Amino acid sequence: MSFPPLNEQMDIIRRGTAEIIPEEALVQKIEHSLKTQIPLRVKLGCDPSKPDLHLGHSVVLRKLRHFQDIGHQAILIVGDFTGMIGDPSGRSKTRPTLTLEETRKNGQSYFEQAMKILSTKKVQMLYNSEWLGKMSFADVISLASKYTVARMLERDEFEKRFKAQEPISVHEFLYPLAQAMDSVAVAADVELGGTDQKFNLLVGRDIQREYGLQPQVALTLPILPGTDGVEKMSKSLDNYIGINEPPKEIFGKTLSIPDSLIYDYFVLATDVGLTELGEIRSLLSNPKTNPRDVKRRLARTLVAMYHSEEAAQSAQEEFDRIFVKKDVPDEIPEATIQTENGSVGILKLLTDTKLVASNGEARRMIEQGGVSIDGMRIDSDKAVVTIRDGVIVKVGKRKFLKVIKAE
RNA sequence: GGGCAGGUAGCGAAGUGGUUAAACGCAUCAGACUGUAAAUCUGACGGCCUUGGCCUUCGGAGGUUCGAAUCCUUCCCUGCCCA
Repeated sequence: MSFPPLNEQMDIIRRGTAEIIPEEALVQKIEHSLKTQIPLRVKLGCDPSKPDLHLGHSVVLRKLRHFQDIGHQAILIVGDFTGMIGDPSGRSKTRPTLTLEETRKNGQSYFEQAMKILSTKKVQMLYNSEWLGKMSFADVISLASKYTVARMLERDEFEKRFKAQEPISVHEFLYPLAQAMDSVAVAADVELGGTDQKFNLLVGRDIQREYGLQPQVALTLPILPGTDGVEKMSKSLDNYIGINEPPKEIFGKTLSIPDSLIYDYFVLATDVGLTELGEIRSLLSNPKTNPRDVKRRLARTLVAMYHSEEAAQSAQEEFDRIFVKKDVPDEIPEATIQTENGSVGILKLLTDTKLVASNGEARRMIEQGGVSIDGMRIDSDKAVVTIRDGVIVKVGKRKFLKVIKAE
């Protein structure tokens, strides 16, 4: 494998990054790599407790892919050790601790999804229990002695919580050190992470130095906001676009992001080149442009990345059918329902098919005009529906169900 | 170990013996308007039957009372101060 020249490498690496700390060190490392023809070891840690990858994860994974594309070695580290201990921090209740098997299973699943983005060449996956699990308590104390409380408290998050008089458990101080040990264990040249990982990445540098290694370069990427446009994309906030989701979901969810995010999504979540990014930027700043059209382009691009061009096209057509023409989707899930003489009360219909969680919710939906059968709005919770096979029930904007009579 | 302040619905936050299923804000959901954008407006937002009512909720467990999120006991959890 021959490496592209320095400038070319740096251009690719810089696209979309937030910070490279320190940039000169990266330049030196690349120069050295060019001289020796030895690829850089680029590390990315992954959390096996949440194995469903979404576009937020894709930002760093794609950057890792860029490194692969220019000839460097990707190292994925599955944080199974910390997963097994369980992190009780934050307000969440006792987080379920994972068993070894679970972390392996999740790690495998993570890997499979990550391979939708990464190249199969030059990728290595390691479990950090391999080295962290072997450390004795004395080792841990020795490691902890290499960092001070004051420096720990420099971390934004800790500082805020400390000032807000929120609890910080001692072991939370250990996580950055554990992560740093990963960098020691794999002799990372570069570690990738979101900007919220900056502190951890920097601790890695210090600890590597303590263990006689060249400090890694910390490369941070902006945090991708979720579809709500405010919070970080995450599954628990349900503002995410999963990379394993079907085309129509990716398409629809993308169209629901605020206009202000369109450009950021192009930069962070797609691979469009710099010239195309420039074009998109000028389109968006042109008052004659309807941002919707650019957003549709973004949605098609994303579907094409995780599925195919054809899927992108049909996702758009499907979308137009449902939301623009107010028609019904192409494929609708089916459910069967018990009827009496071919009829069923509307409340029973909605709850039995799980379209709503309770009778109360069903009433609410009906009252508010959110329920229709074959396009006819239901206006009474006492309505009795005659079921012909294939009747289409719609609740809210996007819940469709085709109902079949049970015998 | 001692002192103090707290733990209320998804989150934040009122309420400190009865008219409180519990103000208000955020989030969420539905409808209107739209481009499944933003902004705005309307409504819902514990469960069950419903003009009204019933049941289950205010860290856990007991207790006082006709009646408790509100008082008492005890336990658990969090923060601050002192040692």
